[in-house]
Amino acid sequence: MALSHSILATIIGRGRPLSGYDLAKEFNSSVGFYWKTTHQQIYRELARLEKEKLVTSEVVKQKERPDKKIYTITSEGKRFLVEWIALPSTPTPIKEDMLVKMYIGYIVPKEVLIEELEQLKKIHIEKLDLFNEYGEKYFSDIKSLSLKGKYRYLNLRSGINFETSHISWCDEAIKFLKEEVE
Amino acid sequence: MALSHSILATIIGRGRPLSGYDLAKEFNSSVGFYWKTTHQQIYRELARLEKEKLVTSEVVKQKERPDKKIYTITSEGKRFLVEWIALPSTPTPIKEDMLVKMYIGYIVPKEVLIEELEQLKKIHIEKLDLFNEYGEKYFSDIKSLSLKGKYRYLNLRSGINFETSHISWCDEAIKFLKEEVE
DNA sequence: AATATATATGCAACAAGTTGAATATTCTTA
DNA sequence: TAAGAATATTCAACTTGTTGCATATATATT
Repeated sequence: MALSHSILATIIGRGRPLSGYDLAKEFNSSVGFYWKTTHQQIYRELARLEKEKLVTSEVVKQKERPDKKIYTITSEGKRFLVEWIALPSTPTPIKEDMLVKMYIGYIVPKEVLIEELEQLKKIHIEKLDLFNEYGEKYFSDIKSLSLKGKYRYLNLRSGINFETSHISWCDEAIKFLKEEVE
Repeated sequence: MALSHSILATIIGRGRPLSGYDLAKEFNSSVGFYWKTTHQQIYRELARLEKEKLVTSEVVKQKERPDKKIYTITSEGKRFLVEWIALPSTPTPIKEDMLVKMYIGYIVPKEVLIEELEQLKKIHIEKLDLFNEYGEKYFSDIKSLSLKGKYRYLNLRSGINFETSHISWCDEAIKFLKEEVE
C-alpha cells in the first residue's frame, strides 16, 4: 500500500497543510508523473490515515469557497515515512496493454499494430515535451537548485528517461514491423 | 480489465488448451515479463471468462497427477480479443516506489537513497541479463524467426529497452547524489 | 521415514483502484 | 442571466489485486 506513502510524501513536500482537493491536484501534476490516482481514493485514504493518527485534520471555514479540511502530517506519520524509505523498493509492476497486444499481434494485420504504436508514441512524445519544458523552466541551472529542488530534478530526469526509452522502442517496433514482418 | 485479455492472449499464444496451473507458470515467464499476477487471480478470472463464454473448459483425468481443467478459447473469445487489440492502448500507470522516495529524499541521509538505488539497479541488471540470455538463445537470427517469433522478439526488445533505461537512470541518480547533493 | 518440490485447484478476507453519481458554493464567461 | 468551470467533499457499487490458507497426489531428495 504505497498510496498512503505518496500522500504523506506530498504533504511533506508541500511544507504546509493541504486539503484532499489540493492533494488531488498535486497528484495530477508533479507526483502524478509517477503516481496516478483519483480524488475518491485520496479522500478515502486520508480518512484512514487520520484514523491511524498519521495525519490530523482541521476544518477551515471559507467565505469565498466551500469549507475545506486541511491535513497535517503528525510526527508519527513522518516516522512512518522515514522507516518506509529505508525499506527495499520493489520495481513497478508492469501492466502494459501494448505488450499483451504485441504478444499475439500476428492475429491481426500488422497495420493495426503500427497504427497503435504511432498513437502510443505520440502520447509519450507529448509527455516528454512537457517534461523538457518543465526542465528548462525550473531546472536549467542545476548547481543553484535547493536541496529539495535537486531531488525533484532526479524525478524529472527519470520521467525524461522513461519517455525517451518508450519512444525509441515504438520507433524500433514500427520499423521492424514495416521491414521485417510479413 | 486487461487480465482477461492477457489470459486469452496466452491461450492463443500457446496454440493448445491449457490449465490454470499452466497459465500461472506462463505468466511467471514470458508473459510475466510484462504482466504479473497470481494463480488465485487466474483461477478466478478463468471462472469469469467461462461464465461469459469466452473460454470453455474440460476436465482431464490424470493418473499420475491430480486431475486438471483445461481451457480453450471460443470464437467469441477470439473476436473479443481482436476487437480489443484495435482499441487505443493506454500507457502503463506508473507506481514507482523509488520515485516517491526520491520526491522527499531530503528527509533522510542521502546514503539511504544511494544504497536503495544500488539495490534497484541490481534487480534491473539481473532482469536485463536474463533477457539478453533469452535473446541470444532464441532470437539471434532474426530473419529466420517465424511470424510469431518476430512478435515475441519485439516484446523482448521492449524488456531490454526498459531495463536498460532503468539502469541508466539509477546510475545517473547515484552519481548525482554523490557529486551534487549535500 | 521425513521433507521438499512439483502438480493442481480453490476459498475467504481484505486492500486498492475505478466509475458514476450527488451535493454545494463561487467565479468567470458568453 | 444562464451556463460552465473551479473549488470542495462524500457515497455506493464494483473490479482488480494481494495474502494466507486448505486440500490432494506423486516424485525426488536427504
